[in-house]
Amino acid sequence: MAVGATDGRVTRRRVRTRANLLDAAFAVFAAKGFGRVSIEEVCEAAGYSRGAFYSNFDSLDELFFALYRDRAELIAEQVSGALALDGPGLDVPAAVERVTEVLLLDRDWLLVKTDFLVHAARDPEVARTLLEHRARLRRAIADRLARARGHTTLPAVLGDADGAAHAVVAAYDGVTTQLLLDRDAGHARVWLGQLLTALLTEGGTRQ
Amino acid sequence: MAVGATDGRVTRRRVRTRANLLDAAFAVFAAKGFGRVSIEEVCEAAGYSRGAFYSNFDSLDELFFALYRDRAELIAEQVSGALALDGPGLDVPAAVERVTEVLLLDRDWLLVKTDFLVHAARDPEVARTLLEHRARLRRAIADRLARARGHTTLPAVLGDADGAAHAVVAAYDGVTTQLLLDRDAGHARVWLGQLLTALLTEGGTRQ
DNA sequence: TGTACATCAGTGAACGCGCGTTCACTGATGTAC
DNA sequence: TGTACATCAGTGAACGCGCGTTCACTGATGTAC
Repeated sequence: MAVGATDGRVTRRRVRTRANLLDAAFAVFAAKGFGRVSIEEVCEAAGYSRGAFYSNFDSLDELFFALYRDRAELIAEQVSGALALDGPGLDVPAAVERVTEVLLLDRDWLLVKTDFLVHAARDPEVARTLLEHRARLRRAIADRLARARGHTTLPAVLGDADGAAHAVVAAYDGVTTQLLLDRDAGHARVWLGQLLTALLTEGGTRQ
Repeated sequence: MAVGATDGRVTRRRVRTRANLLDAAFAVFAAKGFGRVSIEEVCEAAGYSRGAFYSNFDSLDELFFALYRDRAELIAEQVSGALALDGPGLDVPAAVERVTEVLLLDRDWLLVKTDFLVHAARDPEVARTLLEHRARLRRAIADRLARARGHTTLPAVLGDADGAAHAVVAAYDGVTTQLLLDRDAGHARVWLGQLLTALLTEGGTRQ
């Protein structure tokens, strides 16, 4: 943790600077990849001297971690929101449509998220954070699927709603990988829809 | 391309050095991640001076690229082999089992492969190579599925064998992501099996 | 609302290290006879 | 199979740049009266 947080007081100026650094860093990370970014580049992009960086963060790793947390939080809320939208109406395809929109729209986020995965894969502490975030998303999905019970039936092999939620996340991850390479967001969206349909319905032939 | 390849002649010494550098680099990349590795570290791990590196490669990027190509080639052959094994017997679950073994066993390869994905996602030229490798895997899978026709039926939503092969790769990518985080290879293998069963069979209830 | 003072937040110059890159040199390898 | 020579491959020292990190300083911000 960087200096200045000795007591609970944080000036507005500090909040603004921190936010500016995080925003600039997000853009720079997305463009070049975490591994190819220097502290200096982030500062330059944000319009601050390097001293400002050290006043707010201890290392680029710490900033990256903070940045991921913030954005992941945001995404998680959006997904929960998109899933909660239709009250007891339970229109699964529409819910899929909305969630897909949130999750596949922002290429920069996909890039940064994958950088973070690579990071987490080599550091169990970091991995724990990412796993928690994923668990949170899965829970939102499983809850939604549980609500849909009786309207659609889940294939037996996947087990309960929780197993199905795992499958949904896996499909999302798989489609993301392909999207990162071919940059065809339209196709990715259609295709994720098909995969989810195949996974979540008996025989994949539900109309 | 590095010096020394002016004509077609390559000495044995050169071949050995290059291989040693690539092997050492693979271990170092897997351990630390491409973004955190210096040329010096690779040379030290391989037991050469930095001059040896520059005699064989122009940059760390070039070495990384060569390394990926070599290993991907190897994997592709192993997968093709695993799929071709049972002649006209067509035991799909057994084939899935064998392929899964090849694809999920080596954590180091998963790590390096993901580093490469991150790299490719930001460079269309590199992406093309990775897409070609994936297309090759898909073709092997699609061929195998086509052979299995009549013994099992594919869900309609996925379209033909080619569509199903896409789905298989997506499932693999999705499971890989989770495996990188939780390091539970046993679970990943079981789970990939379940996902593939759910995807490739009507209703996922085939015995 | 205004002023005086204390503390905070960001500046920018300075330092030094790690490492990318080069290159004259030497031991290794291959070839010709 | 042995020797002499030519070329190649890797050595390791040297150079210098980029950038991480520090710190004395100053303008900004907040507080007390």
